[in-house]
Amino acid sequence: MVVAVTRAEVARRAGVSPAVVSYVLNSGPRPVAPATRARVEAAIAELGYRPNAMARALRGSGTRSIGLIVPDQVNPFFAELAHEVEDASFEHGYVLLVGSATEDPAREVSYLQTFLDRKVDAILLISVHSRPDLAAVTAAGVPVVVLDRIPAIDGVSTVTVDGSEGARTGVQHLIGHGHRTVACIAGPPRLGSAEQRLAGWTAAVREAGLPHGHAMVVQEAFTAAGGYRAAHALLQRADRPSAVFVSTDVQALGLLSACSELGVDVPRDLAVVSFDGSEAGRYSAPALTSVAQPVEQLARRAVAHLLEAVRDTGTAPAHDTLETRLVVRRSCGCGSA
Amino acid sequence: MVVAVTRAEVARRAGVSPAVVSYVLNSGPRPVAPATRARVEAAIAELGYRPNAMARALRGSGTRSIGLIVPDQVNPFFAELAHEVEDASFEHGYVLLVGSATEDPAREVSYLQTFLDRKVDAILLISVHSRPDLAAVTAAGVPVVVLDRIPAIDGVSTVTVDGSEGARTGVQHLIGHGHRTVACIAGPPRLGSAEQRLAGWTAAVREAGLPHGHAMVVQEAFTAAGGYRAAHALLQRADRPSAVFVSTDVQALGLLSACSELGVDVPRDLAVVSFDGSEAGRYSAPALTSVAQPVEQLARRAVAHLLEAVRDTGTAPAHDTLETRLVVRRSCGCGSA
DNA sequence: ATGAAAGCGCTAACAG
DNA sequence: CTGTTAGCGCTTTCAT
Repeated sequence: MVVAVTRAEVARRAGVSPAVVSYVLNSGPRPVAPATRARVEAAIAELGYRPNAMARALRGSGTRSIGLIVPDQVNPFFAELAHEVEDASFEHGYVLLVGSATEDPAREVSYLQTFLDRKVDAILLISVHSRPDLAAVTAAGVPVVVLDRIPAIDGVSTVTVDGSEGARTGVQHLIGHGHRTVACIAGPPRLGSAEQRLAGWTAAVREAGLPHGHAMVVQEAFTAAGGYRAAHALLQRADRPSAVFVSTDVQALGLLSACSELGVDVPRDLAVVSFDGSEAGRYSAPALTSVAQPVEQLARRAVAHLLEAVRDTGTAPAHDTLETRLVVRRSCGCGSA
Repeated sequence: MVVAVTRAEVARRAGVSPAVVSYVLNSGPRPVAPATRARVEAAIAELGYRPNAMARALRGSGTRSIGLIVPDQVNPFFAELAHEVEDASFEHGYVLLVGSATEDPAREVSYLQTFLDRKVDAILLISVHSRPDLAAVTAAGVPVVVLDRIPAIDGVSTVTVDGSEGARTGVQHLIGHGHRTVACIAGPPRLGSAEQRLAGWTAAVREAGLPHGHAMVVQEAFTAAGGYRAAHALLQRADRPSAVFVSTDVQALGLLSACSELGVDVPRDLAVVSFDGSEAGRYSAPALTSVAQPVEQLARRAVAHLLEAVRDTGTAPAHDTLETRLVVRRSCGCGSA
């Protein structure tokens, strides 16, 4: 049967008016006599009636959907984050429209617009831009939360981690192992999260009186391939560092791969601490010591802010900064000394 | 401005009727005089008008959305597949509603229903079930393509890979290296893709006259943790195999991790061939030799079938079976002999 | 406690 | 070539 059952048919079958079916479905806004309610429920069950979400949305009750934009689906950290967002949304009865910007600003804008056109109730953005253009979104009155990459933007809520402090802690851990040359594999320029982590590295090495010039940092994309290339650049040097801080787990995976090929033993020949704390780093060889972001909390906070803003249109933008936690595994040299 | 511009306002501003605005927007069904068209377009631009997708959908022109259900967002193979699906959809102007079933059949059903309620134009299902319940979907007349996990189901289109043949090739490669005991890390029982790959392993070892009893196979979840556990089970044995075929890359990652901890050198002490050919296996240490699925093609075919079925409601279900390709890297022992 | 009816924004059939 | 109008399925006032 390709033609859907409508509320009118349910009403006819139950011998009531269409309005009553609505009252039953939404438990309001008007009360319904128990006997009537039972008849309606029976009719709904018999007919297999399902309310049309489009019609509901058009009438103005919201779509119960959230638009999520990620820069890169395949990066394990974003995959985990997206998964947690999905989980939190599902629990609240929201469905996710997902767009991958593939690190392309124009595609991000395109998704933003599509989501608006489709009347999502809220938008969760992990932006590719350092300063995303949210004019259209805020003009439409749609709540946004910018997640992970940008510390604080006026007018919209943000949920981030203190990447600078986290990176600093990670680098200090390496220094605590006695390393005197701690290089840094950084991310692309003008990316909030990348800059923060680089700043954390800089602070730590500077405080320790260690070299922190340009020669010690390699900027590369937040991908395994990027980490792989960076590793080659770093390991080919005459003054090869004894330790390296890597800005993302996925880059560290690429670095590990390069080390394995080059016969560089991690952690013996090169100690590694990375950033993200994704599951992928748990099963690498060796397992990554990593500055873990609280992925689940990040997601839950973001979704919570979003839904709160959906309810209370007047909510002031919130700026959450969550704590990272150093997860010590093998790549830093702990437990293998 | 929180109140959206409607087509009526555009019409008023352009001094035409609402219908004409529609004709301009949709380039039909009636022609519009160039001068009028220009006025309408100007009004649209000035007002920043965007058609309401909900209203459009309610009127019956489709939602231009596809529902995608994946078993596990975080598995790199599904992440890549989802990404390719997203890419193909984006190109066609479709947006993706994504649900992760988290390997839970009930959740899969729930998403199926939600997507139907939300009037997606088509559904792309990578099922957790061996025989998913698609009655509601086909009853609603919504095109479905079942991807990856199930070889062929009546009434709905499927796009798969020949997992059995692929696995067989992978195992034969291991045997070609001279291994006489090739174990198998299999997937959960009753899962189409898992069974296929197990069958391929069985065929190859049997043909070679090698042991293929229960003792040679360990069934585990399609996760890194599953592979890790399986590795422990396998490596603790007195008659440790010299090679292993692993049913998914993500399990192989777990196995590699266990090997690294246990001091088992891959490929010297244990040769490994896995299945999927995901990017993750390219950057593992050592890089995985893997039976690669044509991820992009899989996704594009699936989306193509879907959109074709959206256009032509009468399309007969298609059953595509694509070829795998053995990608030789380091874990099998090639190039390190 | 229930029914009738307006209207969300849009498309398309029907008139001009 | 363009204007008028009837719904799509639903929620919600306003009556009863």
